[in-house]
Amino acid sequence: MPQQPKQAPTGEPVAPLDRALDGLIGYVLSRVQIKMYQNLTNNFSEFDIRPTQFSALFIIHQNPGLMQAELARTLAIDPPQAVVMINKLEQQGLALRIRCKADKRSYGLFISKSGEVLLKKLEAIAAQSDLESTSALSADECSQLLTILGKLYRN
Amino acid sequence: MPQQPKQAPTGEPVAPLDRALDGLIGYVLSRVQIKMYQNLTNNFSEFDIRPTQFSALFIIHQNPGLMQAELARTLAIDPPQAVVMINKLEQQGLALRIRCKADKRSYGLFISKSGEVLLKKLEAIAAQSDLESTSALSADECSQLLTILGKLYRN
DNA sequence: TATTGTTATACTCTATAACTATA
DNA sequence: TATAGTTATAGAGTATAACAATA
Repeated sequence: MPQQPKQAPTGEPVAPLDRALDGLIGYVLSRVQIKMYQNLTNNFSEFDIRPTQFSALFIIHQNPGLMQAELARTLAIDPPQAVVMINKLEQQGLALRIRCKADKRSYGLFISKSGEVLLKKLEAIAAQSDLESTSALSADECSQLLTILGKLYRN
Repeated sequence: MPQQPKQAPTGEPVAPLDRALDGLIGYVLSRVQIKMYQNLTNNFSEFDIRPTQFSALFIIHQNPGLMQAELARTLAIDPPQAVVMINKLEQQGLALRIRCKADKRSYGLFISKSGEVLLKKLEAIAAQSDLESTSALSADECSQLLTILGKLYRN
């Protein structure tokens, strides 16, 4: 007790201890997501940027003038989280809030010049990181995967 | 400013604001994972159990006597997190630690009788939740997805 | 009265260092 | 000295209620 051999001579596990969960798509998906997220985080490490902040910057760039509430909804985060994130992006000089003249309660979100410069770099890194993480797949499998994940998201 | 129409007459967004990120497998995967995780959490709501605790219970059941460090490695969590989780499973009477005679530093982890009873229910719920979340896919697409995710995990 | 953004707060999750008891 | 487990702690991430300004 432990009743089971834990290590093969090579130091590799004899069999994954969670093999019996391999039939659950949710479980397997989650395992892969953790790996890819960590890989991207590592690839971003020279910048003070996390994957969600990258997504936020990207979405602001694609949708100049959008409101905080829209950004929050798109990223599936709560409005208070959006406030904190945008504060940070603003402090870093990457994005800015501009008060909306028509509805003075709200702000339009915009990317700054230096935000655009950084975003270009981050986009290249993210694309590269995606390639790294999916190097075991053929081009065909990649597009199959994107199609299937698209269906799952639209549900 | 906002410079862009935000709502279609139905209340649905004109186009997803993150459409341009749809080519990044990591991003799309993460979106889907969030949905499936939330769905499973909701389906577990009548029990005081989270998806990770379910996985832990499942793995303990499949590998009776395994050590905490092995469980932590399998779940990709740090040893201190494993301690907290196992404490909770023990307090709930679902799992137990038994000191290893050969190496008195370590424990073997075991599932209890009532843990087994609960696990059976949770397995059924998890399988059902997986089906719900993947109802948009054909059987063929489900197996394609599992194959591809398997490759990504093994990398 | 409802909505946008904000603050405060709390709870979970994650990560690290330092400790204990064994080896 | 090294390892298994533990404690303490701090930092992210997440979620909720309550508030100010505006509609």
